[in-house]
Amino acid sequence: MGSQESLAASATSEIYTALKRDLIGGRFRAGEKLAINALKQHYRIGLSPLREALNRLAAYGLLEQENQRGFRVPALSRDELDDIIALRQRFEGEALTQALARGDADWEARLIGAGHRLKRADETATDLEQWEQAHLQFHRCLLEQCGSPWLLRFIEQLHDQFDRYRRMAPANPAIRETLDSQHAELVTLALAGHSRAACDLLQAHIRLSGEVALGACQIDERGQS
Amino acid sequence: MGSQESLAASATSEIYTALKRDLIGGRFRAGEKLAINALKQHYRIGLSPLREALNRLAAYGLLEQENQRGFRVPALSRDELDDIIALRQRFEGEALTQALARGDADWEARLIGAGHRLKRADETATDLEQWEQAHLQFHRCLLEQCGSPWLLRFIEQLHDQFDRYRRMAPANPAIRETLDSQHAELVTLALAGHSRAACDLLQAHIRLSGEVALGACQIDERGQS
DNA sequence: TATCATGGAAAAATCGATTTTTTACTATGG
DNA sequence: CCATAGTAAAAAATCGATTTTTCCATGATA
Repeated sequence: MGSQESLAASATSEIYTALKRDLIGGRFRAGEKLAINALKQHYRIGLSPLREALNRLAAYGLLEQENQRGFRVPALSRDELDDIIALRQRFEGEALTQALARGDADWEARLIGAGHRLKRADETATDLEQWEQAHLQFHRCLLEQCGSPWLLRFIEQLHDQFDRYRRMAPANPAIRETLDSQHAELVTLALAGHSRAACDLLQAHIRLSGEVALGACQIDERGQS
Repeated sequence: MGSQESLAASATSEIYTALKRDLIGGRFRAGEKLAINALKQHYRIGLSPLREALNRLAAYGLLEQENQRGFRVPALSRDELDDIIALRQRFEGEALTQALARGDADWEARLIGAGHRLKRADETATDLEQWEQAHLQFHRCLLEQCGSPWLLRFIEQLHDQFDRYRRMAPANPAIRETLDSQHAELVTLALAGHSRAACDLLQAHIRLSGEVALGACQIDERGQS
């Protein structure tokens, strides 16, 4: 009752969600080979739904799959992160421009709401996963009006990839504060309809966030040597 | 899938390849619900590898999946095709510009080779699937030097989506001839290093190819009414 | 007539066991 | 000492059967 979408649960989709969360959240080491039996026990799930979820994640790019030799968590690489950052800047800049051109009053309201929830999550800082959720929703809300489902799909995918790096990286409270303030300013510029300025700020936001994420590569390199 | 390192065959990857080919090749009706048992028999494959392949294809966007109610071939829509075309133009234009800036002698040689193979396939026209393969390889070769693995991945994905429309659409020999000549000219411009002109031509090529693909939507709309 | 309940067939999802393939280890010959 | 063939253990992939859920025809009720 009351739920907008009846998300009929299934073992596969649940384990998919859980694994995705844990992969992005950094609960697996980069480059690690997944022991399927161990996963089966840890998540209390049967083999079939587990394997189906792993296949989905591999197709999505959060896992690598080699025929007959199972699944592996992708390594972190500086080059790949640079690629992801550059594409995020272009794609999200594009999407924001279009979103501003198409946004209506309802969207403005949702954006303010998402911005408010995020600010609250910044302040309370009690539950990390809750902040991550609010942050993701905010960035989604900002662009969802752009009118291009495929562009949004790619942006989401890149965002997930990016977050894997960011969440492996050490926290940087100084930069974090700037990033938080940028969120608020993004709302202001978006509502004012300053397309160009909003776009520039979003790209700066991604670049700065990339500075933090870069820390993940250094950790990874140390670990390899 | 983009990077398949292992050459070892597996039932899952084989059925994945076969299903992908048949989905893009239009051997399923748009909107059709897949009867898993029928697929099992038709492809002479067990249930587990089949389901794993279906999960991969759903994550890739060539199938839709609803919890507890199986898999469905996505409908064709004019809006989606417009989205795909617009993104292909932007992404591939971007990639071509970068490819030209980075291309070396070896790439030039490969491009000439791919162009030659495609021309031969145009002329002989004996085996449709063979031409499709040469065509795909040509477009891949044109952009592969761009240096952005993620951009290439998205381009490939959009190309597959696009081809599903194109191959459902009725053939248009007149336009086909123009498209073929554009391939040759793309090679010329690329080798000459005329970045801007090559980029414009590629975008025109995609737009014109889109005109053909549009025919699929009309067929689909007739079928629905 | 429209709505809602019901049961059984069909389909999807899941499980447990089996088969196949890889990996790690050991012994053997060059 | 290195290379390599053999083999046992482990892991991955696949199969066949079972369980769960949906779908749809039927009939009862207001």
